[in-house]
Amino acid sequence: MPDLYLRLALPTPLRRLFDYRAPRGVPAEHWQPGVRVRVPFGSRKVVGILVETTATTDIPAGKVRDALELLDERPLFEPPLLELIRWTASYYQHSLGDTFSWAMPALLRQGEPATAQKKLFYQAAADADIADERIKNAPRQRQALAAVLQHRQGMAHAQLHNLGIQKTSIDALVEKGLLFQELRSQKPARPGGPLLAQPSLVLNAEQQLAVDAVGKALHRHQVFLLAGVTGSGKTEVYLHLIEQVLKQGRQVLVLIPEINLGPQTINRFRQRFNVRVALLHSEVNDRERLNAWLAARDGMAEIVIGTRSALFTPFRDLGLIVIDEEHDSSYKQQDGLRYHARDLALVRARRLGIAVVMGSATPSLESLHNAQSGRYALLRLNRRAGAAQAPTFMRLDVRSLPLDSGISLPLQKAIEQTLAAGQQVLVFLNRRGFAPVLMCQDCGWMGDCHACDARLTLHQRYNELRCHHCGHIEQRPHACPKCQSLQLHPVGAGTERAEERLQILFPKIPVVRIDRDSTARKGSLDAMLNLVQRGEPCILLGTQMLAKGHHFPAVTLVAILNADGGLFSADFRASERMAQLVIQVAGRAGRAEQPGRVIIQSHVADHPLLIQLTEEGYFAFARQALDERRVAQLPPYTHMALLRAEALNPQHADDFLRDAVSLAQQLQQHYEDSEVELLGPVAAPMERRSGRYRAQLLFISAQRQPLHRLLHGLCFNLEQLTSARQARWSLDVDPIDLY
DNA sequence: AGCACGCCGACT
DNA sequence: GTCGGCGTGCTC
Repeated sequence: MPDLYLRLALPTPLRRLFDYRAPRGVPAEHWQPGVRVRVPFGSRKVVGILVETTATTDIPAGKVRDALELLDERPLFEPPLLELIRWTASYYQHSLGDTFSWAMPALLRQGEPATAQKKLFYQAAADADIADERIKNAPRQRQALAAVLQHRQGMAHAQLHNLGIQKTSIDALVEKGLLFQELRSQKPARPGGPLLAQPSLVLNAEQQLAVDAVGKALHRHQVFLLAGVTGSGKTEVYLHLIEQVLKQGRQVLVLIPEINLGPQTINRFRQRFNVRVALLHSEVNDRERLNAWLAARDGMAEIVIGTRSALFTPFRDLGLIVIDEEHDSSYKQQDGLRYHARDLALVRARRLGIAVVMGSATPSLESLHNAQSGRYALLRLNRRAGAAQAPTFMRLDVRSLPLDSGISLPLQKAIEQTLAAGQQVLVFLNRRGFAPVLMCQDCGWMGDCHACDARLTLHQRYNELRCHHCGHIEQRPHACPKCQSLQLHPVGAGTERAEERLQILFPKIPVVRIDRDSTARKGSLDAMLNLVQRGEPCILLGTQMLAKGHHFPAVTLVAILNADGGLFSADFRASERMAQLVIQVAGRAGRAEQPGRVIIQSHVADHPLLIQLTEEGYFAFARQALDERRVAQLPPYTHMALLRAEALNPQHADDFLRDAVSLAQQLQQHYEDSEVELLGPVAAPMERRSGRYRAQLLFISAQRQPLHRLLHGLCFNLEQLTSARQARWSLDVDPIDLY
């Protein structure tokens, strides 16, 4: 028999494949690309994915090792998904093996069989008799046996447990030969009944137009950007389209953002259809995740709803991808494989020849640009459901107004009036803690983090100073560490301080604070939201968490305490994020008959972008912002990649990036069209973080292709660099945060 | 990334 | 005398 080598992608950051000798005894045709193989790697054993088999290898015979075992009877990754993952690795310049790891449930990564979870079932023996002498005096065992006798096809352990039957009774019956136990794999059965469990809602003209447009394109690749104002019924459009796809017997993938889009949305999908819905989000445990993955692959789940990583779920017959809140930044992974699930979903859909519907009230400038250029079909939903009206905006210039805990007097009055009218108020402040800095009034000392270039945030409730960047916590000093003065005062305001102030101003009104600190306990968010849902006057105060997904029908006043961060940031995307946040927060209010009001406090209330946003709306803002991007040659008109490096010694990070620059320049000379611009190396905006010095090098190119070519050559060489060993580095293709 | 190997400081 | 700090080098 000739030698057979297995070329494997292994879970390592190294950007190459590894050759192993195929063990004897496995027929050659079992080595299909996409199967998992367990191999020795250095001193440990790892699970790799077979990329190809070869008859020869360049690796010296002494170094080639034997693979240990084949883990799958059939490929875990079928060719279309395999190709998507290869494309992903290549596009993001990431190790193929590591890319597979990100694309696969943890249990499969560890070598677990790719079979549905097995459950313990009990079946009565053929001659089992309830009157058996041996259980005459064992009532619990008689009860257990009686229960199992009623189920000819057997009973799951969990079912018996639910009847209050203990494991010991069951074991005793098994011991006596009256019951047999058996491991059965669970196959979720398709629920009976008609496809629709609930009637669809009647669509308005705009919604119908959208459904018709997408419906016509379901069998070819086309991207639809569903730009619908808050409350315009985007979800109902998704549901109608999903119904069409399900009727054709095909599956649907619904991507949702990371946090809190939670129960409301998901339940609407579950309640509407009599189909199996698999969930894949951060709170799903490893076993359930594997079950959902397998169910989708085997066509045992008709709908998969999940966050970014659900993009890599295998499907038997995927017919449509829905991307909700398309602009949400949680679709972009910020560590390891820095992929964008939205962008990859489009690649996947294009290869499958299926439609994509992505919806948002505040589409990303990238997507709007693609809609303008005709690559995406734009569908607008401008009408709100029912009697709801668009909120009115007011910019409140606070330059000359004293702020108490971030709240100006006119705002205080507006809150008072709203509460007096029996309505609710939502106060948005994107800053946790009591105050962003503690300062000595005598010597000017400020509490800094020892490991980061950042101020420590005062958390009054715990009497602590905390760093929001590295997690460092220290006791609040009672005297200034520098001059011993007792004049230490908090400067600025976070949610904790605003809460305290609002509670003093309105002692009889509940103030509900919602941020990462107040919702740390599981379920506490739901409890707080229930209070708000009752509709009695209250003040809802919080950070980003408030802006996503939830609806507060009784809120008629939204106050944004500080919108200025988005207007003067070094990050060119800051204004886009600010605009999206303002519109999303505003969208929480005014669902009912009373129109909502939005008050935005700002020190630059006459900023053109802020005026445009509040007076002409998000799309006018976006047009203006896109114009600025075009003039400045920024994305989406150009393409970027960011090479980050960090090290304990700032010199090491810088050395590495300098080597990268000269490597890039060398590579550019080989190409006639050296169109990629290099910016840097420069220190990261926050140079020190968690004790490490960070620097970065930015690549900008008008065309994707030369950028990709340069990065490809660069990564290959960077890995061999000696300076790469002293710095931790990563490459971010299409970065959304430039720090 | 892991992990082993290897060479120098404060502990049972 | 050893446990363990992290520099260096390798993974088919």
